[in-house]
Amino acid sequence: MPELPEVETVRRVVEPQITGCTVTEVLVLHTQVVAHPSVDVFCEKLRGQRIRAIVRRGKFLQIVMEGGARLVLHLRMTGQLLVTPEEQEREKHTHLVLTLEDAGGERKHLRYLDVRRFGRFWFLGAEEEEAVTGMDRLGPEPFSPELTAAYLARTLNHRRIAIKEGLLDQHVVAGIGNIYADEILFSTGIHPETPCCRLAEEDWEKLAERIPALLADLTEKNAISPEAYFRSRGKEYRNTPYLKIYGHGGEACPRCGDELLKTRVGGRSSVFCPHCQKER
DNA sequence: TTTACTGTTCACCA
DNA sequence: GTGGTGAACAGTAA
Repeated sequence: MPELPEVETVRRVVEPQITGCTVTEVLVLHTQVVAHPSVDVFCEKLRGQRIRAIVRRGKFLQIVMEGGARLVLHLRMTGQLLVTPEEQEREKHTHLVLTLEDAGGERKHLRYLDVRRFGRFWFLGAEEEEAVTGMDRLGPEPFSPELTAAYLARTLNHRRIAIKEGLLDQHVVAGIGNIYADEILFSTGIHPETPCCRLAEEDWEKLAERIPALLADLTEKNAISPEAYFRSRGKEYRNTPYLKIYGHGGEACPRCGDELLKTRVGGRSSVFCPHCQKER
């Protein structure tokens, strides 16, 4: 489900509902979603922690506790976070349930649902290295001042891989996935298969400008009320009507009217406009 | 019955 | 070391 805009949307919806709550019980229904440490230690360390905030880094979410410990999670393809009443019947594909208690003693659940079970959780103590999660190797955030044309050029222009693969590489920029890579390349008029080493300075400049602009814009367009998020069970919050390219293969290009083509780049489905995004 | 799928990692080969 | 391909993870939906 989620790329940066969706993960950020989940963060914005869930954070105010769980901040200040204390974890009183931890239920792991499918042990495979707990990556670190062992399931027993995971549950034991999580119990009693008080939630201070949720912070996003790339596509990772970090539930930060008072005292600095962190519950890190990655939703991968189909993970969902849902805050529910304690007594609500458990949804299908629920793999982890945290019982939370707020300052007034009210209880609720923070549930993790994941149809395909690719998502993962890590519990990190305050002093524990985040290397175990892989977060330490992420490239800069799209909104970071580090993400400049010079950085992109320096990182990619000696490589022969397709620019789309470069954008999908989380060690280059954190947070771009298959859908937004296509949107970014359409927005900048760059063919997804262009080798990085053939891009010109102005391409890197366009990318450095469009990556944050597009991700910020589409994050805002994902905005959803907590009620609507809850009603859709944490699912339907991607505003697909705003996607210009993804899912529109075979349709007319919104810019020039030519037919949008669907191909595969680096094993991923890709849509582009052969007229607006010329091969080089 | 077959195929594709928003993510990531790893094995294998040229 | 670089790059390309495919598989693995697992379930659903078209």
